[in-house]
Amino acid sequence: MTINEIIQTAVIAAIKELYGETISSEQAAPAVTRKEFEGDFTIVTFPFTRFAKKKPGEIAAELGAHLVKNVPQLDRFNVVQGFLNLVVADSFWTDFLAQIAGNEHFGRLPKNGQKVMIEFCSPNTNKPLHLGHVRNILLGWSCSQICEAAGYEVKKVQVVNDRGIAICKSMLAWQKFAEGATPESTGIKSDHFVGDWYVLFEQKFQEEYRAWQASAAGQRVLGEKRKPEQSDEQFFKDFKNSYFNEHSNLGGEAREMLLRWEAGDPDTKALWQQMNQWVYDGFGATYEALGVSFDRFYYESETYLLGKDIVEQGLASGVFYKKEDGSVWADLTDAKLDHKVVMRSDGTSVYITQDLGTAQMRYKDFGTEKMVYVVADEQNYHFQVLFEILKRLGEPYAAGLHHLSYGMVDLPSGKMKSREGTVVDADDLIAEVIAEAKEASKERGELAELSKENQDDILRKIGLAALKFHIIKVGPQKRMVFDPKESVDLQGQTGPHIQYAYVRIKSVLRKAADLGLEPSAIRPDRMSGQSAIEPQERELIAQLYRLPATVETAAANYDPSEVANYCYDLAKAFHKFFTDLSILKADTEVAKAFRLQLCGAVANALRTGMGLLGIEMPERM
RNA sequence: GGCUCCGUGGCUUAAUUGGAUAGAGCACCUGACUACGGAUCAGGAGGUUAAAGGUUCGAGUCCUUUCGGAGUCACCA
Repeated sequence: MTINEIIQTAVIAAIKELYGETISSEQAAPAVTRKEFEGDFTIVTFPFTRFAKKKPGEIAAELGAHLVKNVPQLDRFNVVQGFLNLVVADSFWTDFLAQIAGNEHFGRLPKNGQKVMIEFCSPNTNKPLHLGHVRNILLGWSCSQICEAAGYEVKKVQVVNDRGIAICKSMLAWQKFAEGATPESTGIKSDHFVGDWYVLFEQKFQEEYRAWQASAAGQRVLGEKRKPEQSDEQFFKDFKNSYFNEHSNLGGEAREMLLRWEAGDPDTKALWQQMNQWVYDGFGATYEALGVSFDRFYYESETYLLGKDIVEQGLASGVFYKKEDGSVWADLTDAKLDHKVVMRSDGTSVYITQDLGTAQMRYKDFGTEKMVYVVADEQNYHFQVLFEILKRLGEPYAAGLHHLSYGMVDLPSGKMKSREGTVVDADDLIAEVIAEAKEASKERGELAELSKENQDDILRKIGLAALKFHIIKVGPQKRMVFDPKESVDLQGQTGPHIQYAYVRIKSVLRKAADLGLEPSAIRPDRMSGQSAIEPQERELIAQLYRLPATVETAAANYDPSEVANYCYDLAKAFHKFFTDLSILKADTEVAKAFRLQLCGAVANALRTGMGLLGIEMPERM
């Protein structure tokens, strides 16, 4: 039982005994006492006035006396207004520290026997990854790490959008203009190479479109279709898709290519495979740079026909209905989700049909009780519909579905738009934060005597810590403004600030070892006698104590920012402790050993917590 | 227009899910090492939590309305 649970059950029992009322565990839950008051946990007694018929302060006093008498872990209490502040005995904290000291797995919960699948990243294969993908990947990755630490068996999967008109554009442009160039021959990273052809296609298409606008044919269409309130410019902007589909030569060629692909034309398939392979190689390098990996890739080219049997089932069971033209719909109006097409009148599937099929397929593959989709909030409606349909179909995993919806990333200059070239490229970004770390490190000169290899490894860890922490510390649902300048900050509420706490500990532990003070030689039984701990020490231990609960709630909420905030708070408490109290020159040998042990435990917790965010800790910096 | 989400000092954000005087960081100002790493710490200034009502012992959090921003409402993905 945790101390929280001990207090909670004691409060319930005490209220029952004192006032004869059975209260909910919610009402008995202790909160963390605010810093300005003495105490570790606080019980709010206002709700008890209803049945106790006494003033909150009196209840708090009675309850406090009762608890301190009956709960050995509690030392004393004080009452401020209706708030009962409980002080946990020092021995409880020192015992706890002795218990976790040296346990590198502290913070990781035992296996719970459940499986969760987390889908994230899911890129298109026609261009390189950008900042939006980075947020997605970091969220997905840290969620998977957190779930694993919370006891789940985790499957990390990705759906690759490897087919469709977009990749055909890259293919066509390469075929027409590349003259056999390859990533190898040009020295361009292979996913960027493919993206370049996509960009070229768009340029050529724009040229063609502009020429057409001035032509007789273009002017004729303008005359026929322009609405009175539209300017010529606005008309052509809105008409772009129709032009692509109905008039454009390049558009026609791209669509023909898609048809050939769907017909299984060998040459087209070969080219498609080549282009995609280039992209995968490039993505792979980016994933590696970010330190993430996947257990399974699903390819849209293999899943886009799925789901038709589900449609049949749904029709049979009355979840779907068929219109006269043959299209199939789900009526979700009673869930305020309107009507939704699940199959076109020509019998082909739409996006959501595929997702229905994919969900079923993945359940068959892994049998996971929970499935999490890390997808931007622009698809909120889509997932509401998807989950609602799966629920109505009676799928066994329907209750465990979750859309981890996150806000899009904006730049200080506004929205990222690939067409306008305002996207921040993932590879550039990674290189930039590492370069920035290098710059800062040069000024400090701490790493000078280390090997080049060692230095590079450290700088990589620092740069990525800055980037990752900057993104993950923000709650997922919040739309965020990404300022590249701030993302490379190394001071304040940042990844490197937390790494620095770890590095300081490592440095002290090295010095301690030189002095013959091996933390491993410190016996827990010797520590538990330690009493009268300093407030800074107490704060640190209490903070350590919260790690498992933090992991648990972060997993339950699928919210990595909770772990990020925890790490920051812990590092902050450590820095305070470190400047206020001397470790190696503590007054007594016991105090020295105690503080060393505390340092070791903090280092472990920091490494574990940051590890859950995909952030590595350097030994020096 | 319907539905959904967001709005917290100049900027970026937190608030243990309804609890105490809204907590941090950046930027600004002032201090702190012949001491274990100053990428640190302490202090100062900066707030009507977009606005107005309501619910109650208690509201940044829940309800209503208004304002502002975003997303979505395809036989696209």
